[in-house]
Amino acid sequence: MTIAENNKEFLASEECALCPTREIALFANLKPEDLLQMHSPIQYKVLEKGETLYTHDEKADYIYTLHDGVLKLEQYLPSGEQRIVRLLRRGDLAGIEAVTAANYQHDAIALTKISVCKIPSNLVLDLSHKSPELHANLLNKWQLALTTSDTWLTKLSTGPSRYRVVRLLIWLSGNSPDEEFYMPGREDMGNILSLTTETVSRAIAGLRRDGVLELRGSNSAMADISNLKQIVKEPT
Amino acid sequence: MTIAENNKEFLASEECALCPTREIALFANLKPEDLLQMHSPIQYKVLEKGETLYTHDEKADYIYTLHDGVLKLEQYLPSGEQRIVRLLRRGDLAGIEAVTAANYQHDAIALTKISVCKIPSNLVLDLSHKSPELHANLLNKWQLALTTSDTWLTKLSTGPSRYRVVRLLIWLSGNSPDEEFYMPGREDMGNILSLTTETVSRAIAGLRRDGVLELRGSNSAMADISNLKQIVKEPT
DNA sequence: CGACAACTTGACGTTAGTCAACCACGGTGG
DNA sequence: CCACCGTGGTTGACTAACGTCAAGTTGTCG
Repeated sequence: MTIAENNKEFLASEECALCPTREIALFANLKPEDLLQMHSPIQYKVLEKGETLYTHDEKADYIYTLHDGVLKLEQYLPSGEQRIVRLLRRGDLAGIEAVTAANYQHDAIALTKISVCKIPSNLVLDLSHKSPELHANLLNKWQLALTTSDTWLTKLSTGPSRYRVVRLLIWLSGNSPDEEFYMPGREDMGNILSLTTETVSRAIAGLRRDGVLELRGSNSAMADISNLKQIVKEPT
Repeated sequence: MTIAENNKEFLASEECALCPTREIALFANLKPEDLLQMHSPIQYKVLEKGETLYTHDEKADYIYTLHDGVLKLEQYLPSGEQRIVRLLRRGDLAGIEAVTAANYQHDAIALTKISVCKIPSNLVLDLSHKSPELHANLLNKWQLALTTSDTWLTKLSTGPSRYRVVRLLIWLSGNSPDEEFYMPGREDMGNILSLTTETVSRAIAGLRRDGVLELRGSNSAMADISNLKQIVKEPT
């Protein structure tokens, strides 16, 4: 039985050494002896599409590493408007704020079926003092989140609708050309780009007409990435 | 002679203990013995309005704590568009990415006369291992930056122009009612809100007509904050 | 006092939002 | 198995908002 076969299972921390995602996630480069120091339970969880990982009013006691799938982080305004501030995928950290803040800052909702490791935040805090590697990893992850956030501001919230949609598609494709990639629903895309579903839909229709985008199954697409990049004048 | 009277001066690290900004900045809560460990030079600098603190292509060797004034962090797109991704003020950290990344992520330009402390990034990295307090401070600052970034996404890049301008004004006023506050030029405001200078200008004209905003000297204004908050339906 | 830059205002064009109808698909139940 | 319904997506006609271009106006600094 592999880890992924069982839905909700507790892991002894030692098994982290076997984790396939470890290399790209929080515990990369950790010395084996540091891994063994972790006696707190780390829980492996699978969430179905649409399920909620945590909400902003919740006490922030856990950090999650994302093994598979796509997770959205949403924020609400007092006026009721909502906005997706980030999308997370394999190797990303959800709820890092648990290390320093009392509550989460967002609602985290699965866009696809996802699998995560649920790590007690005080465990991370402890280890970050003892292990320079984890300390560095943590800072790196934090910086990555900030860079992503800045990029979203400049690339996804600026310019005409067509450009925004194209930039989002480039990001979603993960820069790998001629591969199918996950494409969120129109409403979610709108909440990322601050556009309406109709406008997003029209932009996508236009790209299909121009032959640079092809829809596959539901929430899946293929694109000619280098063409997309030319549209927004990015180096190919 | 106080620190601020001289334009560009090297400080022995011991003087950090006397720094008035220390409480709110990076070195808050540091033990005196930790402060004394710092033998690397910390440079105190004053920049005039319009001067550049660092640019994105520069090697990131220093972190800056902002003592006074307002600093903008700008990012450029390949297409040439530019966007202000954050404004920093008293107590904020500029160039934190120097701890983990090789280069800066933004151009940092003074919007007003500013004063900063220029701290070698490897000093911060070293100390963050030795001092749990600094370690915590660093994580806190990082989280603050991320929260700010998220807020800018949801509050300043969403909704009609009037709302965006109002939300920016609320932020600029620092929530202190009936006090004069710094207001950037229209073009900069536009680059924060992703609006044109004309649209910003019109929005401001409208607010003045409605009697909720009053211009003072150049780049300075006063507003009825609680009225502003009602406009965007925020709790007063 | 003059010159320049920043800001404002107006008229107009373009883009995205709105409202509404329609279509396509998947699941449910008869 | 197929009709039905619901959801998400698309399309069209119209409207409102913002951008653009251009001409003033104000303000500031030498």
